[in-house]
Amino acid sequence: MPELPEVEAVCRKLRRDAVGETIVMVRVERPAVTRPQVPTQLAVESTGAQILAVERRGKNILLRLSNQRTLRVHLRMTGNLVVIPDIRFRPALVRAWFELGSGKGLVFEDPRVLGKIHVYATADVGSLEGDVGVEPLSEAFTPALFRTLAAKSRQPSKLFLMDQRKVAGLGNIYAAEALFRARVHPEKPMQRLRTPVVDRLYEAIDGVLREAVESAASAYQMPGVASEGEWFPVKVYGREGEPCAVCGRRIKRIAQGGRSTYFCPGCQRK
DNA sequence: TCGATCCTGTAG
DNA sequence: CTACAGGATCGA
Repeated sequence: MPELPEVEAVCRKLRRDAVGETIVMVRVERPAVTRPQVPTQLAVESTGAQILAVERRGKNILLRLSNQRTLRVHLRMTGNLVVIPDIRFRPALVRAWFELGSGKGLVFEDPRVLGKIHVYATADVGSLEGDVGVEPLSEAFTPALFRTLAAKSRQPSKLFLMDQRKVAGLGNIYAAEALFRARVHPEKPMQRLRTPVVDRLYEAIDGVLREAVESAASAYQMPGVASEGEWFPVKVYGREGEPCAVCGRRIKRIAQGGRSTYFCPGCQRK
C-alpha cells in the first residue's frame, strides 16, 4: 500500500485512534521487523509509555512516546499499522502488536515481513535527515529547490523521483503518474531536462500527491481494504498494453532499477 | 549504478 | 510452476 499518500492516511488515523493511549504490553511475533533486531528491546523501551504524537517523514511513521523514545515504523511494500478495537481479536499476519490501556490494540501487519519498527532515543531521530530528503508537501519544497536537485543529478527521471534522499515519499506508482502528467520520459536523465520541463514535473509531483493524499485519506476511513488504483485514477501504472487516455498509444512497461516502469511512448518522449 | 537480497502472497 | 509485487539496503 504505502507511498506518501497512504502513509499519511495511516498517520491521520493513528492520530485519531492511538494518540493518548498507553502501551501496556508489546509482543513481537517476527523479530525480523524490529530494529535493533533484539526482540525484547522494543518491549523494554516502549512498555508503559504513552503515545504523545504521530508524525510522518517521507514514508516513515514516527510515534513519539512519553519516555524520550520514538518508534520509527516503515511499512515498506505490504505493511500496515492500525488500531483495532480489541487486542484479543487480531488479524492474521500481525508481525508485532501493542496492547493499549483501553484494551484496544495497535497492530503492525505485514505479509512480506519487509517492514521495520525501529526504536530510537527521541534525540537521535535526527539521524533520519540525510537519508530522507525534502518533504514534497511542505513549504521547503519549492520550484527553485527542485531545479537545484535536478541540475545535480544524472539519474534517469524515474529513479530520481524514487530516490528518497532527494524528494521523500514518491514510490513506483506516483513516480510513474507524475512523469506521465509532466510528459517526461522515465529514462531521461534529470540534468538534461529543460527548466520549463523541470517546473512542469515539480507541479505534477505536487498535484499528484495532493490529490492522492486527499482521496487516500477518505478511502482509508472506510472499513475494509481499499486496493491499488481504487481511489486514485492511475493513468499509466499497471496499464501495460492499454491505450493512453490522452493520445491512444499503448502504454509500455520497462524495467528500471529492478522495478517496473509504465509510461506512454506517445506522450513521454526522450 | 547495477544486481542480489530480504520475505511471503497471489495471479497467470 | 513462474512472474511479479505500492521498498530499501548492501556489496561488487
